[in-house]
Amino acid sequence: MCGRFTLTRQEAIELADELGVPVESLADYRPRYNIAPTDQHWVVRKKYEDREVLPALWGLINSWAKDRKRAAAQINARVETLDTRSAFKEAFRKRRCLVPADGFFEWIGPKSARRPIWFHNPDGRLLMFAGLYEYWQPEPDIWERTFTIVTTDANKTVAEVHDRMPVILTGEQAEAWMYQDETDLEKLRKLLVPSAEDDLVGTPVSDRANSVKNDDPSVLVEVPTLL
DNA sequence: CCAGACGTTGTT
DNA sequence: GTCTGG
DNA sequence: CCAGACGTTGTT
DNA sequence: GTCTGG
Repeated sequence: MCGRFTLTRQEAIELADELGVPVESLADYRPRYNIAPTDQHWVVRKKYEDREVLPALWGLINSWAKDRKRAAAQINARVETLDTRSAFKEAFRKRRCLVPADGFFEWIGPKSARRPIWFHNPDGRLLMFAGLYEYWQPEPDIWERTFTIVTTDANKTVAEVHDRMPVILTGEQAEAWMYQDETDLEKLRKLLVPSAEDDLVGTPVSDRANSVKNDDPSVLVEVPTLL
């Protein structure tokens, strides 16, 4: 699955260039080493021929929700359920986005000693997760944008640790996913497959990643593998 | 029909 | 809002 | 995802 | 054990 991730680009301008959006839209950008459910992050969507990036909270809250309690349970959306579950159905048709990242964590070991593995591209390439977003109104006149990350079966690399992984899209796939007028859901679904095995490497890192309070470079310090 | 849910994940 | 369970 | 709380009442 | 918060 994907319950914690990173976006460590140091400067907003680097990220803006990679995303193809104006740097002004990344107001208050800061590098993140431990992005947790309910945190503010970013979603990228199509705007005519261009792209735009918008702030959004991680954990999908449907427009009809009475409170934000379910947000943490909807940080991920299974590919298998996108067009059957009422929580995702409409967003799958109308509100698809990309979620920029440069790594994600999976944990191994007993509950008393959970150890994080950081999966990232060997060349440090930006990862674009397939996402869905929604708008929710916590109180009159206030709208929040929230998002979820689509998950699929793990590829061979991730499968050593877990059986699920985020959908990672590149180039044309990413564009096709965001294309607003697309209504061929089967065509979209074909994009939602595990990424190539050599797309990611897993690095055991500090268990400081376990606590959401830790969000600094020390989280990603590599540690010896203890098998 | 109305009431109530609406979601994903995984360890000993 | 829309689907599922009773 | 993991960590940490898990409760009620009412006074400054 | 299970829910909430981040």
